[in-house]
This record gives sequence, structure tokens and C-alpha cells, in this order.
Amino acid sequence: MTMDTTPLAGLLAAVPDTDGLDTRILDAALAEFETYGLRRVSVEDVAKRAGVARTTIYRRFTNKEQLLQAVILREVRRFLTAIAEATERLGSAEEAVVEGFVVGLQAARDQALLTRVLHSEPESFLPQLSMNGGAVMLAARDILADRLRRARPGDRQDFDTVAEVLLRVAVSLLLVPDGGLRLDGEDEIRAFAREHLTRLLRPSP
Amino acid sequence: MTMDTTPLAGLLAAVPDTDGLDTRILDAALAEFETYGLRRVSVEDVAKRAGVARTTIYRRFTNKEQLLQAVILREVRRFLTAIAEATERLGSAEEAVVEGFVVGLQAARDQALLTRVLHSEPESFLPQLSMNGGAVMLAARDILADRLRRARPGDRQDFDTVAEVLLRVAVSLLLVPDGGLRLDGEDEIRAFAREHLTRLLRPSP
DNA sequence: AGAGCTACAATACTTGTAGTTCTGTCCTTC
DNA sequence: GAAGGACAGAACTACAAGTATTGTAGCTCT
Repeated sequence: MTMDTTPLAGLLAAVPDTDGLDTRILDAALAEFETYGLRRVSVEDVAKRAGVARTTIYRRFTNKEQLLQAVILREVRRFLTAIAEATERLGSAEEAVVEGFVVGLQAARDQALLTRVLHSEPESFLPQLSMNGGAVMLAARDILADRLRRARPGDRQDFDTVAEVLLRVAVSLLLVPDGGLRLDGEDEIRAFAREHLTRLLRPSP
Repeated sequence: MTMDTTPLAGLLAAVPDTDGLDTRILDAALAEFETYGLRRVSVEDVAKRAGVARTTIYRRFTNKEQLLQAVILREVRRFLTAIAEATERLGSAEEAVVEGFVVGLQAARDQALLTRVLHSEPESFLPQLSMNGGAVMLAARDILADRLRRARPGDRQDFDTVAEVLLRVAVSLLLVPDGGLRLDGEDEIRAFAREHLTRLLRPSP
């Protein structure tokens, strides 16, 4: 048996969650953070919403910061799972590129926590971005690259980089929305990806 | 005679700068902002460094914010000029893609003001990004798209979007450096652009 | 074993205030 | 048109007093 050390494995590793109380707490914390931002939420608030004593939260999570990280981790895991599932039943590599991009961009835009912090507490966003951003991108990249390799078994091209470029385009659309590309609906996103991003793939050998 | 209304024209429009005093002030302001950030610099500091009375600055610029915007505008103009010049004597469209990306990314990374604010005053960076980021990207996109069209006179493909994707990849490398792609030296950047980004171009007709 | 509850020290965050700096304008002199 | 001084109002800094929050511990109940 080998030790899993990839970012993907680390981020997608199964969670114990014996009794569902962790889940209740994380749900409450997520709801609070999404509604009020990070700064204005106290552990007490989370406890009240979860219907739990404050001390219980401290028994499960070492401190507020780690609670936040646990919330983020779960959201990241959901995000990655969404990408993984949407690209699982793979047709062509082109299809994987398109669906990976569409789902990735949409899921990121729909992340209430992310957009909340980005818009109402930008000062805490950049730090979080440099703390988690790279790892999340690597994990998502690994998933997509895997899909591409599966779709093109013989092909030895650099799928990692192709996948990362996809993701970086999505990231920049998220962070700098006011460019020439609007990409509003799912249809627009898909059309753009199909028309332009599939070109990143070399024609199959 | 037609009115120029493109972002490019607006940003690249010639500056009067009658006497060179504006330049002295802008030089001083740039140096101060690069060294100490935006918050810690007073107009007095700028005046001292420029060897000018503080009131003079207020005669030339309406307020501190507008002085900052003038500094940024000049830097943006330099940035765009660098891209425009580096891609002027165009060979193939592929060459334009590669050089545009290399010069754009390097120039952005070497912008002392940008990196200064990004790292030491992130809270003021995101607002600036949404204020100016889109326009700058549009202007740079127009320049690059123009180069591509010139290199492929008959070709009717969507060069605007190709150019924008290039730029967005560069932006994301700037904002999220800790991914799988390091792209440290000029050679690495160029190799990446040549290998992957030129694929965004459709083969010539 | 683990949640609830109370209590508690330490820390962090508000509030109000006084003092200082900075901004932006005006006016006079050169 | 620039320099320089002078000035009111705004913004920032420092600091003290009060309040809220954090994180820990002990005890009870199941």
C-alpha cells in the first residue's frame, strides 16, 4: 500500500464525521460566514445557529481559524467533487475540457462563501487566495489532467499544463470580471470553451 | 475626422505635459508610492522629493487620488507601449502570441508599483483592480488583436478573444503564483507560450 | 465518552477623546 | 505661474476605559 501524497488525495481524503455533529457545526458556520462575512461572526453565533454549546465547537475544532479552514476545506472538496463528477463519464478530451471549464467556472461563481468574502472583505481574500489558491488549483488540475489522459490513453502530451491553463482562465474571469469576455450564461461559457479552449489540446495522434 | 472612443485610444492618447514639471511630480510620486506604498505617502512627501511646493501639486492635480490615478495611467501607458513595441515588427501570428505573452507577463511582474501594492497593501489592490483592471486588459487586448489581424490579413477568426485569453492567463499567473506552472525565467515563459498558447490560434486558412 | 453549562483569564475589538498630521484652498510675494 | 505662509476641516494616531470574544477548565448530566 502506498501513501497518498498528492494535493488531490489530501483534499479529497474521506472525512470521519462519526456522528453528524461536525456537519451541523460546519453547516452553521458556513451559513454564518456566507451571510455576515468572516469578521463579524463569533463562535457563539455559530454555536447558537448549530443549536450547540460554544464549548462543543472548541472540543471539535481547535480555534476559530481552524473552524474556518475546515469550512473552506469542505467547500473545496465539494467543488472538486463537482468537477470530478461532471467530467467522469468522459467522451472525448475536448468534451472534458469544455465540461471541466464550464463546471469549474460556474461552481466557483456560485460559491456563496467565496463571492461573499471577495466582495465584502477583500482584505482577507488575498491572503486566503495565496494560502489555499495554489493547492486548490493543483488538485483541480490533477482531476482534469486525469480525465484528459483517460480520454487519450496513448497520447503523451502535457495534459497537466493544458488543465492548468483552463483553470487559470477561469480564475481570471472570476477575479477580473470586467473584460471583453462576459460569459454570462452556461451557454456562453460552453460556446467559448468549445470554440477556443479545446484548441489547447493537440489533435489526437 | 472620427472621434476615437476605444479604450486603447483613451489610454494611449498623447499627454500635453507642457513644461516637464508634471513629469517631475509624477516621477516623485511614483518613486514614493513604489517605496512606501499608497497609504503612507503624503502629498508633502511627493512635493519634497519633486523639489516643488505642495501647492504646486494641487494646481496640477485636483487631489491625491487623482495624482495616484495619473501615476497609474502613466504606468499603464508605458506598459501598453512596451507591448505595442515588442509586437510591432510582426512575423507570424504565432510570434505575436508568444512575444505578447512574454512581454506582457514580464512587464507586469517588473512593475514595481503593482507588486508593491499587491504585496504590502492588498486591501487597496482589489478595488484598483476592478477600477482599472478591465480597461487595461481591453486596451492590451486591442493591441494584440491588431497584431494578430495584421499577421493574418485574410483570416476572420476571433482574434480579440484569443488575445484576451492570453492576457487572462498572464493575469492569473501574476495573482496566483503558487500553481504548478512556475514560469520563472524569460526562457520558461517563452517555451510555455510557444508550446501551449499558440494553439489558441486556428491554423492559417 | 461526550454535550451542556458556568466560570474565568487573556486577548481582541469598540468607544470616546485629545492631539497631531494631512488635505485642500486662499492669499501674498516674487 | 511658482513659492511660501496661513488656515479650516478632515483624517489619522494614541491612548484609556469599557465591552465582547476567545480559548480553557471544571462540574453536571446522560
